[in-house]
Amino acid sequence: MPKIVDKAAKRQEILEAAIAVFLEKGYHGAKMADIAVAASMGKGTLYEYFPTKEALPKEIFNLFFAGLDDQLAQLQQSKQGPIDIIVAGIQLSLADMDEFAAVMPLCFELLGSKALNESLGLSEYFEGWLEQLNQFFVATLVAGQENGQITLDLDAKAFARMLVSTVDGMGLHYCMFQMDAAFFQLQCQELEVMIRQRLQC
Amino acid sequence: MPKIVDKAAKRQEILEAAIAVFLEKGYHGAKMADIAVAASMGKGTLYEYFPTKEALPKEIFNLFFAGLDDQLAQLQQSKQGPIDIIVAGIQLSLADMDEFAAVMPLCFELLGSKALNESLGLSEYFEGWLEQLNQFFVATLVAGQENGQITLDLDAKAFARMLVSTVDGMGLHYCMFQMDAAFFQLQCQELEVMIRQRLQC
Amino acid sequence: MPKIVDKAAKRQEILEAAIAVFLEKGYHGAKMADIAVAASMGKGTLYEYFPTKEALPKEIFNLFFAGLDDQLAQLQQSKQGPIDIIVAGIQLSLADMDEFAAVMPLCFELLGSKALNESLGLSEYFEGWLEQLNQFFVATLVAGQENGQITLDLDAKAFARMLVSTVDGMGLHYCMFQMDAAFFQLQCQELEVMIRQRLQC
Amino acid sequence: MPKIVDKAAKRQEILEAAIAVFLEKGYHGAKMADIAVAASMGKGTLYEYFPTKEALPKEIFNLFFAGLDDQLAQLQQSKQGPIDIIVAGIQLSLADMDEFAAVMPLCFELLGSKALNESLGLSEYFEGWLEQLNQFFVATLVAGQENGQITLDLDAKAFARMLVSTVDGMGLHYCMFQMDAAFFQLQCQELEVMIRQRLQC
DNA sequence: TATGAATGAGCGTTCATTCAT
DNA sequence: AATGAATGAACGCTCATTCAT
Repeated sequence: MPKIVDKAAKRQEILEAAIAVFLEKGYHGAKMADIAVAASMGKGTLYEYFPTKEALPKEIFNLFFAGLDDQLAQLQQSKQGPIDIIVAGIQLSLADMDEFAAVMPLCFELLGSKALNESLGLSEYFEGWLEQLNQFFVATLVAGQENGQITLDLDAKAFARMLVSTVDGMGLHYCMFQMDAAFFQLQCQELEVMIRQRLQC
Repeated sequence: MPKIVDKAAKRQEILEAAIAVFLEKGYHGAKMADIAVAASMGKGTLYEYFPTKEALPKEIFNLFFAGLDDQLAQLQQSKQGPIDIIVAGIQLSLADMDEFAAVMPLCFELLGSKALNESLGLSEYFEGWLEQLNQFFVATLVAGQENGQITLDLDAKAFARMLVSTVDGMGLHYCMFQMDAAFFQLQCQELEVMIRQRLQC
Repeated sequence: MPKIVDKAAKRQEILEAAIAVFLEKGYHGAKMADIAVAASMGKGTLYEYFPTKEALPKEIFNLFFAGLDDQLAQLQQSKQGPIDIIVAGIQLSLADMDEFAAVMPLCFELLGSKALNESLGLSEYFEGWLEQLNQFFVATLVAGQENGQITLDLDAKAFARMLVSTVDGMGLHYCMFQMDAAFFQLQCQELEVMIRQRLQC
Repeated sequence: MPKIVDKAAKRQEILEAAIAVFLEKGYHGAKMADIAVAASMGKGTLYEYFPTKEALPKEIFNLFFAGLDDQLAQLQQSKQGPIDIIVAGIQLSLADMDEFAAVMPLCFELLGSKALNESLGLSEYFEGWLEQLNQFFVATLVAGQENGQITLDLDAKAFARMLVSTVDGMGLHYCMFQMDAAFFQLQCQELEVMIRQRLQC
């Protein structure tokens, strides 16, 4: 009988090694040999689990970006008022930024790399992800306006999309410029206060 | 009698060709040969003007990111109230986004590419650029608070840095996801309204 | 109590699988993994029966090219006249071409592949095989000439060798170019008629 | 101004180097690096002239197999009798066999290598080439039968196709088994005599 | 005995850079 | 000054073979 292996665990090991190497050297700077060394296995073994180098980042992103929609859906079901829900959604999006920091440069590099962006469908992938957040904001804003808890004096769609960009921009700066965590918290609070003030009737 | 050549003009031609090719194919997807073709000259000629491929993006960024500080400085001198100045600074930053769209993916790709990021000092470069905007916001906020035109109920440093991220995030989403320009304007207005409401006493 | 295994049968299975895969993909295009799948066994098992990939074709050829000498020897013993014997030898050589079609491309590929040709001694192998046919023709021709049943007006050695090339050429074209079987039969008849006419006194 | 180079000559040099290396090591055994060394140039230079390794054999075959049709066409125009024309066609086909010896193993290897055969369209290529010879034989035979110079007692199409296989088989054996040239000539003569005898009325 | 996960030498190809002209 | 032919280090990927189970 052949060696018994937990394939899923090995995939995970490889992905973790790949994350580390991509973070260390960037996608283009990372050689498959580097990843193999980092994962303590032979180059060939990588190809038993992933067909190409390109297959790695897509799976890595799935590790990080999956699950948000569930959490947002739960939030939407909650009994809180719409403003609290919005704020909670923002906090949720910004909460795990330290984890995201490990893949943010990779997102950047691949989004910017036309060929990879297209062959991986990254723009669509991230657009879809951001669209979830956008829908969450839109739905919550509209609901809030309808039951009189959020001011009617704003364009829900434009405001929501602006929030998405804002949240993303903040997370991104935090990750890419190695911002101090406490200072980042302060910024988040400022954002929250501003938003609360704007949304209330 | 040596051929008289306008070196500066030729550099410019090369940079414009490089911008176009980088936009079209990304940095890693662009070959020096592509740039030479786009610039209607021989590959060797490129190297008369730029020592390496890496030298191109840094100069390209200078074309785009220079000049903001002057404009911000002028704004700060203006007679408007601090809130209007802040808002004007934001508008200024977001105004020329269509131009920036030509280099935004390049910024992304190189920021994410560890090796290039470091060898070009890109993080520091952009941090410096964002810091200008940050200083502008901080200074204007503090001045506004000091003369009572801006609420004291905010942390100027944190709020300023949050604004920087926000503005960057919005510009970035506009460029990277090919957002409709009119819709982007709506978002900018929502942002402006929110900020004005927050800053006033 | 060790598992009882019919080693010979398993070898046979592997060889049949290998024949099918080599025919389908060629020697260089066939992976050991393909053969293992075709033989419904693990890759490792192949190596219990054959030490290397190279070992397979040699054994395959033995399956196909053994036995001709016996049949030719029987023919030579027959009471027919020499011309009939020659013609019968040709028919014999061309009779089982449909079977040979399964390995003809493999012969080609390996004969042409210098390294494999040499390490397997293929040229010598096939030369030996053709030499059997050649000897058969020479012996029969000479015998026929000696007892006056075949014209003296030919060089037995050269004629025999020419026949060998001819028969091989015809078989080869039949196999390699997927010639219509009925049309091939017509050609064989034309060959037979021509040879009979030439050999008779 | 750049180095001035006779591109066609360089292509030729590469092809000659490739022919030599393919002959020496076979197609699969030949590395591009070997060819580069044989051609006294860098590996990269090969790719300035040929896009892939696969592109080499196809061009090599064109060097050898082009031109036959012209010669056959000329023959057909000649004032000789049809039997002489047939015989001359055969001689023509077998005349330059020493040259062909340099590429015959390559033909074999690639014809047998399913993947390459298909991607290069080799079967069709050689079938086309053999079909030219076939057409030449058919046309000459039919013409000869029509004007009474060739026996009606044969099926022109089958006989012609048989001749093609025969000629190919002989050439092939000569090349692949390093047959003595003088002995080969004897065989050709035997073939010629046999054919003349068969064709005459 | 049978297996298939693991391996890594090896190869085709790319492309930034050089330099003879 | 301008060119593009030449280069070769570098890298993604393959697959015959091994060996722990």
